[in-house]
Amino acid sequence: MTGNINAQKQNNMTSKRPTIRDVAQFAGVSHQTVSRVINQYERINPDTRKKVEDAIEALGYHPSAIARSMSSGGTRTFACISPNLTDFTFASMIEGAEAYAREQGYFLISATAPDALSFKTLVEQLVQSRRTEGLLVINPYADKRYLYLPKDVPVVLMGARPRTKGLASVALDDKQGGYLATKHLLSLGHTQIALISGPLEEDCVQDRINGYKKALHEAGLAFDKELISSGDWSATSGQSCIENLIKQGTKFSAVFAQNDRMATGAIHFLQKIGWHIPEDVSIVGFDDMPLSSYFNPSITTIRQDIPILGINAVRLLINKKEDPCEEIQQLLYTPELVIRDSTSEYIQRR
Amino acid sequence: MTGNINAQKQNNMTSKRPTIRDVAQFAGVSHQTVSRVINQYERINPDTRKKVEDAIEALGYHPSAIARSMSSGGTRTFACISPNLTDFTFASMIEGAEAYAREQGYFLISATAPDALSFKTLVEQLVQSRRTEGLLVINPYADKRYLYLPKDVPVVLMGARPRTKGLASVALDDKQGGYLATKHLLSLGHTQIALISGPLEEDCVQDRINGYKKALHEAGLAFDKELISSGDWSATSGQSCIENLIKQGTKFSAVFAQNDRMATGAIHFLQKIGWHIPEDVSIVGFDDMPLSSYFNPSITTIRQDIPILGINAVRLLINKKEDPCEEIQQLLYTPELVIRDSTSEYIQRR
DNA sequence: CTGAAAGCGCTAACAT
DNA sequence: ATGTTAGCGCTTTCAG
Repeated sequence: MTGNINAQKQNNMTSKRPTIRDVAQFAGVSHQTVSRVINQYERINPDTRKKVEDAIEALGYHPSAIARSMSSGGTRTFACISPNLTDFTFASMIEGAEAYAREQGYFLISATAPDALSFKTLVEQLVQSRRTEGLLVINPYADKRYLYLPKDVPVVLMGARPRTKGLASVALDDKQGGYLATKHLLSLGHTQIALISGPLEEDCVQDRINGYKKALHEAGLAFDKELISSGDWSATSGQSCIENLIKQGTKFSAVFAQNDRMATGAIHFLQKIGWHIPEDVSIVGFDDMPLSSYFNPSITTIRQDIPILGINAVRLLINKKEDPCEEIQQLLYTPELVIRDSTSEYIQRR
Repeated sequence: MTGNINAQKQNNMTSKRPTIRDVAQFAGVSHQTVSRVINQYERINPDTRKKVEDAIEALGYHPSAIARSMSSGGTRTFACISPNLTDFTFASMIEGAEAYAREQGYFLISATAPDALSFKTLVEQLVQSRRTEGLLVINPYADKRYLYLPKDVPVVLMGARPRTKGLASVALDDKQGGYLATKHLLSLGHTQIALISGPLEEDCVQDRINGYKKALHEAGLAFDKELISSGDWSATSGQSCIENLIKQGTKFSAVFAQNDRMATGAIHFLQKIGWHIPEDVSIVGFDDMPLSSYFNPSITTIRQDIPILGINAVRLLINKKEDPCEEIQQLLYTPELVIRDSTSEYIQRR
């Protein structure tokens, strides 16, 4: 490596990094005094402090996080386990969480576990080795992975409400979201509203379905199982869902897709077979992913402020760490409807 | 917390976690022998090993990663710094990197630095505290942040080629990508090809422009600065770019957008003003983001296997850590063209 | 093949 | 306000 490298400050002969003792010796004080200085201890003689600070500067000293962890116990590290990092919703939550964690002096290890078994292994590695002081978990109810949540470290569930009272969480009010989406379609005069859901075993899916049912109920409409088809959140699955509904002869003038990707797939399929959106079918999505407004037509959807979830998850984690006895909080955030071009008034026609 | 909790294995009175010494005492050996067992040391008496393993099992012992780091030096942790976590390309690289790192026994701290100053701070926190044994960096040339790359820890640049010989990197062959995209449009008969670029200060942008120029040159066409407009990778900026080109009266029958999001924005704008894609304008994107095939029209683009970049970045990092003297590698991956519906033959008309 | 001693770099708990 | 003494839980080094 060439170029102008900053002059390395090292007054030692050795190439090793200076320790607290080197600093102490250089400053002519005890290593404990140095420790006090770097830990912002109040009652220190200004002169002493100055000497120590100069020594730190002169030697280019930086405390070792490892050694600190070793003697004080805390690693100042949290971990986040999610099924993947590419899902926009997950990425946004993690981004929010990481930024806030660092602001509070914590680093975030992010790791992915696609299934229950890898989740179990991961938790063990993370927790048993005492690398982390807290765990953020996304989607533990997708399968059996919630069984492997650790008991000896604070855990906050992120992006979904928990099934038990005992687990802290930060989530979106999915029922309300489903309700808003459905209500919007009802208000446009649609009465046959197909539902493209995520995997039925996920709680947020059930919540969104419950919101859908609630809106139907309020409108005096019966719930019809025929109108539901379940995908896996992917655009491809949205495509197959709508295809299946049509093949089985289900009639509908509107679709509520439980995320924007599936909405996208559904729109794609319908356009391919010559239907027009929203003239022939109105479609509402969920999430308001960044590109939703750029589709043709742009997608009416349910918006949530996702990074906020991550930020507050970390806030809960820190609370829980600092005061383990504190009451367990389960936060719920209310989403809003964003109306775009994929929905319009119902017109009797096909 | 209720429910059936696994019986905790603890034969000690204390509630503290067992240490290597507790295991040693329980097994009737020295703590050193226990250390050897957990470190897969070969020459150990099978009986002794059995006794130790039983003790570990009985006590529910797990080694402390902190203590190990403390005495051996290594933290088995890498860190990745990227501008954000939500960009699909970044997320994919990180996902690949994290998975491979963990496979190799390393955890990955991922952190974001939106600008040079926060990058500097972050690197200092990460490196000077000796939390990490290696650094993966995305996009260090977006601004001055490359100046703050650490010198005392292995670094691998991810997703862009470096400006100097001295930096290991794993990147896509952007020039080749730009070449393929342009060549495709040329082969369809287009000769006026607008270019919506990313920020000009990013190297991959220049490389893609160079590929564009190369293809034009091969076709005997002159390069026209008027045809270029620069955005910031966002769909919104793609929209403004195309709007500006049209407003300034630039004629074009095709567009090469340097990423799919900007292509999306461009398509959106053109459709809004009544143009048809690809009849009036052909458009090629870059990246093949997951939804590119679901747009209307689906987007012709340049595809790259992104997780591979992350995986190999970690591979280089481990190589470099294990043998610091090894020759510095700069890997380049060749992308491919994916033809969809946003491009078609040139027809003389407007 | 196994054990004893030393120390990684820091903080905590006393002393002064 | 500062110094001294002990570890934190492990690996390394050197003896046996």
